[in-house]
Amino acid sequence: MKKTQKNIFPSDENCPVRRSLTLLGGKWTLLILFQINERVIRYGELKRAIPGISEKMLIQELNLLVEHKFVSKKAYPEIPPRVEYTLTKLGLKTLPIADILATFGLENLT
Amino acid sequence: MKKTQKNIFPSDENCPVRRSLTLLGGKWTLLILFQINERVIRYGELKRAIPGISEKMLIQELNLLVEHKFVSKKAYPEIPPRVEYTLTKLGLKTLPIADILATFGLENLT
DNA sequence: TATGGTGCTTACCTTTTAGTTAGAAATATT
DNA sequence: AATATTTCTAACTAAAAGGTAAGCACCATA
Repeated sequence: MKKTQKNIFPSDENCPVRRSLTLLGGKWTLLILFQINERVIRYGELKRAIPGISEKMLIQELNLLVEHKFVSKKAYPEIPPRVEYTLTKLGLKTLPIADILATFGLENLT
Repeated sequence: MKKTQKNIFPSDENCPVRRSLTLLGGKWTLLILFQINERVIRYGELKRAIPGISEKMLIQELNLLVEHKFVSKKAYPEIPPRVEYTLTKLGLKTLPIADILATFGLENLT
């Protein structure tokens, strides 16, 4: 058996690449996961860590990621509010994807 | 030095993850690269290999990928036409990205 | 009384992306 | 003469994604 199996299968809706892309393919999704990384991070920090993202997109994506169990959220009943985000076990498994994109970018793109 | 450096840098427009995503983040882009893989493949085959993609998106993406030097294209002056697509050296370097998405999908998604 | 901090929501609008449909080019086959 | 084949183009439409801007809640401090 070859190390890397050659692709001879059609990529229909059940293709694992396609399924991954459905969840992670958004413009900001992997970037957010990458920034959270192994940290416990607050909403505001995250916002500063991703210059250019709008608040709307950031919470929208965060909510989606929480819903999809990539991220967990902890809100403290304080004033002013404090909310911390962390990657779940599943979320941590996406880090290699971001890493490889980072590597590819560093090695091959201007 | 840790094996994986913790992310403490803001992801601005120059972030390598972001640059990679700009080129590869489209709905069909990585899927097309994944299907071409190490093959020499014709337009029609590719179309059948990716059920659901429209002809417009397929050639649009292929043209972009050729422009970005991920894919090379060879047209034979025959009737009916025959056009073959292959990954360039650069294109081959994207395969690990698709592979890791495939693995992630297989291991973690329904 | 006004202002600030923090996390978020909402309504609206623009841009981007994607899908649909029709067809062209050129030759071989029926 | 009509039809099929293959790759690709163009015009149009629809849907998805993303951006802008305003504001709310609640308490603290100025």
